[in-house]
Amino acid sequence: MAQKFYLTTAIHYVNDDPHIGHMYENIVADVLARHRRRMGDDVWFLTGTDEHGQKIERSAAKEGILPIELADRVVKTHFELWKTLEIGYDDFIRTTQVRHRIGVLELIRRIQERIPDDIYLGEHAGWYCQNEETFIPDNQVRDSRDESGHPVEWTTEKNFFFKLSRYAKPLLEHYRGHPDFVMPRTRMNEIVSFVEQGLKDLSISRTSIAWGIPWPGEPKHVVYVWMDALTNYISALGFGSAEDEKFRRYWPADVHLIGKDIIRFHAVYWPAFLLAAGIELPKRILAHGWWLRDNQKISKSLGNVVRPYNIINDFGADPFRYFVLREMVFGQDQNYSDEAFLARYNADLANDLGNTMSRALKMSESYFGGKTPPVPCHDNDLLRASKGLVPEYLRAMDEYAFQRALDVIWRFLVAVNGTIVAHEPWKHFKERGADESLSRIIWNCLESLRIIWVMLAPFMPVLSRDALARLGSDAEGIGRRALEWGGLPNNVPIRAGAPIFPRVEVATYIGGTMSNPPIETPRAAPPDLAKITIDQFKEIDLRVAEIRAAERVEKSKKLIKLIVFDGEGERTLVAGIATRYTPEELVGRKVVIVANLQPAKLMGVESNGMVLAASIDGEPSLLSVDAGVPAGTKVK
RNA sequence: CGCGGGGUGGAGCAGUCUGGUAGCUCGUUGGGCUCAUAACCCAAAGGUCGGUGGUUCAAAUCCACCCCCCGCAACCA
Repeated sequence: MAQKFYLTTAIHYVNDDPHIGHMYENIVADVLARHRRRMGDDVWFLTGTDEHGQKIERSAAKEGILPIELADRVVKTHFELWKTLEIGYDDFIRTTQVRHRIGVLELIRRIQERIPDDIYLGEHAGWYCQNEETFIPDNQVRDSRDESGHPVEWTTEKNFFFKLSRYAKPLLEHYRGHPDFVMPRTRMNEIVSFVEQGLKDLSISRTSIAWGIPWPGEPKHVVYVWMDALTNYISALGFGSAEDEKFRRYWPADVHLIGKDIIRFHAVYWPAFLLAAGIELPKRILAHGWWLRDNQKISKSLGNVVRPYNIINDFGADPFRYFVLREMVFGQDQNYSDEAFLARYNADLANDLGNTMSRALKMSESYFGGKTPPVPCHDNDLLRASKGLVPEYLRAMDEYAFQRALDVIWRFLVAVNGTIVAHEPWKHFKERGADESLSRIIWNCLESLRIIWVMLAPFMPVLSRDALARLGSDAEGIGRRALEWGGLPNNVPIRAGAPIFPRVEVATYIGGTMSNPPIETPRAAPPDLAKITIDQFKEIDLRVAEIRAAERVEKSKKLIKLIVFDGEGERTLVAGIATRYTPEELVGRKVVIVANLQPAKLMGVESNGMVLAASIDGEPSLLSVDAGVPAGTKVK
């Protein structure tokens, strides 16, 4: 029986259409799946969508539809895109499906059954916003308000917790025993140091959200994010149901392909859940980098989300697939631009690959009557090149070094072009006709191109079928054996046809249908500050204060904690002026403060007021008053 | 001492785990070829591989320290 290979992508959240990051992830997974499949593995390739949670609940409510209606609508664009991009997944899971719910409930049940106190009812504390009916992450709370200005309150909620703290040790042991658990290696180090700092228990249910899987026996709670989403990898295989042959066949996953931003969840939480439930751990977490735009992270708020639909529509899936895999060093971040795509398209696909196809096919067509040459060759430079390059290509594929794999293929292509020029077949034909020696030369070139297209098949599945057909080769035969020299038949019809990759003039294309223009600097013009009334100004309590003590806030770069005397008493306030001032030189100085600001915590220190300073490119310069002015004097 | 990534010819990037003549694409210059999509081939110019020190017969690669850039976290009260 063939070796099984279970491969998953992260499930993509249906709050928006997929962007280049999602596309890349699914393309990588598809390339890997196609490669393993043709190497003989029994591949199961899963992708899907994450459809629960607050964002969906809320967006749906805004539109006046049910969450599931919203999910149904968005998931369609996912389906269409994956079809367009030739993503040949075996299964697509939606977290709203019954099979998923069954899997999640079973996972919880097993944990509770094995180690009853691994899941317990506890208190979750955090900033709660009434308007949003949700907890707001600490970092989005400022001045007791959330990002949209709604007031928040420190609130506690009864939640179910998972005893993650218990699993730090077993996880570390697992990492030690499996140094390749997280790839690339540098990511593994991150995880180890994170776990070594100790783990906090994890809140795994919410009562403030309704759109989710109801907690067993506690319908007020729904299962919260990770306990829900991660379980897709086994629920899709029928885990927890009577029909769980796939689970028994394919689990544990051979590769969980994910973005580097969710490594922690996959390398810490997920294995901890599985350990608790007594289920085998996945073999590998494979993390890719991010596509950037102008060296910045892609984000909705920056408005620089890349969705290169024009490129895909104009050039087809294959060139795009080639581009993303050739351009990005797997694991690292990479800039996206249409120009870079066109540069690759013209240089690699049109000039090298396409043009080499054209010249070799046209020669064979005109010298050998539209057929492959009659005599093969089993001793020549290209054959020797293939013997070295094909194993190198396979090694790169095994190491997920797709960029290198493609680079190897292109080295082969350069060799083919070199051979053509070296032998000058057009001269040979004029001088000696289509003799046996010419047959060998052309056959070598075509045979090399055949192997090249076999190697390219996982990357460009559609065009490789066409190209192999043009070469007179069996388009279906792209398995392991097809990588060996000598597969091209003699005297079979070929077809040069129109160029596979017609050159596209960059200036013309960019001027015309550029799909991802560089973003305008997002800096909005400074708003016209509305004029305020004198009364409004009077609301601000400005006074002179004397600095009595000053010290740097621990671990902080910019903050200094000040004890000032405001005329009535001493108060503590924090100022972001450490880049310019030392605590020593501040003591005894008189400054102007805003005395009636709401208190706020900065790096754990409560600040009651604000020191006024002029700011020159972020560098503060304190406002001061003449030495004779007593502390407490009003400023107006 | 917060965490992480990066600094390699004019531009964009490999190579660093596993030390052994510094490589690719684009661009520039000169030549060749006319089978091919003005494509292709050859050659040249262009690099103190961020800095300093160390290990070594040998360092872009290993070690130590430092500088700069970018994310995240955060700290403009």
